[in-house]
Amino acid sequence: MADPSSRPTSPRRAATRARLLEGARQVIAEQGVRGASVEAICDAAGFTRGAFYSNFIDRDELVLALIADDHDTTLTHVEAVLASPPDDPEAIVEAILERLADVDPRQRYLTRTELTLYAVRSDAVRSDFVRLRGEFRSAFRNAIESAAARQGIALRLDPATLVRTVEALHDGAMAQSLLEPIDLPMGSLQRAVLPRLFLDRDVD
Amino acid sequence: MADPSSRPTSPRRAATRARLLEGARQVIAEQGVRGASVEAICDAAGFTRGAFYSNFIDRDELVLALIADDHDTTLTHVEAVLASPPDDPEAIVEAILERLADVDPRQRYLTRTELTLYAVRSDAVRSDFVRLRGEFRSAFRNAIESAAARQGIALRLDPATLVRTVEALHDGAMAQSLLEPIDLPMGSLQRAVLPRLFLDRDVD
DNA sequence: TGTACATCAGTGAACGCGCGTTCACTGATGTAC
DNA sequence: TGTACATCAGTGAACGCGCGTTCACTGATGTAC
Repeated sequence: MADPSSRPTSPRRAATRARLLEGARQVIAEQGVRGASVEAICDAAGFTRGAFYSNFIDRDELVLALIADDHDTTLTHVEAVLASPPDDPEAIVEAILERLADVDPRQRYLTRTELTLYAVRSDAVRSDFVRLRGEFRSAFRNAIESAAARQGIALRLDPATLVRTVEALHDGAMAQSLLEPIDLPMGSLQRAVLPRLFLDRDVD
Repeated sequence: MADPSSRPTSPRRAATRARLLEGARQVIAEQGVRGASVEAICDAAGFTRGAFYSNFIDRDELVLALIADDHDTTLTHVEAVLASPPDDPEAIVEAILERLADVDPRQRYLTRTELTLYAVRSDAVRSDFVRLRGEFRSAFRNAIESAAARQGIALRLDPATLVRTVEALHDGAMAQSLLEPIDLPMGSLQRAVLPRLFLDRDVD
């Protein structure tokens, strides 16, 4: 009855939570955080609403769990790339972006953006959200920095700024590609611009 | 009773619509499109709900009106800058970004992003949304192109790509600055990166 | 390995609130003479 | 410029649905012997 997240987790419960989170991802992508009713999330996950309240206090707690879960997945992807990193810093960026966009770019963009808005609006959520994003950027930055050092390459921007720029450009470009998939195919803006950020002279 | 938007517009009605739109901007910024109840919008605007239904069919129609209204405002700002444009293409970009971020960057970012998500999700809205954004980018691009020609400057990126990049970078950077106002003060990422996109060699 | 019991996890009916939508109404604005 | 009437614009009460939340329950899972 009390805080469901403090209850011990059996494998069965873990599976239920995972299915509810996946249902929430789908519904939030299409309806937004505020438009995602508990009922719709449970329908998508194949449970009744009681199951929801057996696993989460309310929708806010589920959203926090979603943020943490997405971050874990993201870090896993980054680490998979870094396990056998390309030599070139630019190639590392491309490999990571490609890997992250792998599954369902549209759903990923929509939920990511919804969660970002949620964090911008809520002081309580923002600090956690920012901390997790910081971890991601650190991993990313270290990879670029050491690759640059190994290759003896001088970067046009300091690594921290470079990572922030890649992130900002990628997010903005995704939005444009989803709005205009013909005029701006997914990933094309990133491919056109990123080389200019890395190299000291023009390419091609 | 029929379509309220087809009724003739008296000055009084126009004022009421404008107040409802402004109320909607505030509420949507904090609650999202789906979380913005008609009741909350009317409260913010100082009307009862009946006034809403006297002016709009439903919330979707208000959101469409909001998109059109924001676009008009944006174009007005752009034209104000272009009336006496700075010589340098880069200075034009800075002037426009500065002017757009003028009023309330946080609310502007939140409503803009909400409307973008709304357009990504809805085929019907997307085409209108894309067309208006295209008009904005055209005005922007022409200004940069002619300034570059006047000054005899060769741009690192073709003007269309440059404008898209500025837009993407600005949107992404705004999100980061709203999440981490101390670590990344508003506008600092744009100022660090934009010169690299314009010039053929490193600055400073 | 089977039986009896305890606990757990999800079900689904029930309750009630918030809010979208309607509509008869009233005060405000416009018009004719 | 005033009066009488018509239309317009917004009010606020009423209705009903969707959905958040609770809770007594049942079948599933675990445990002791």
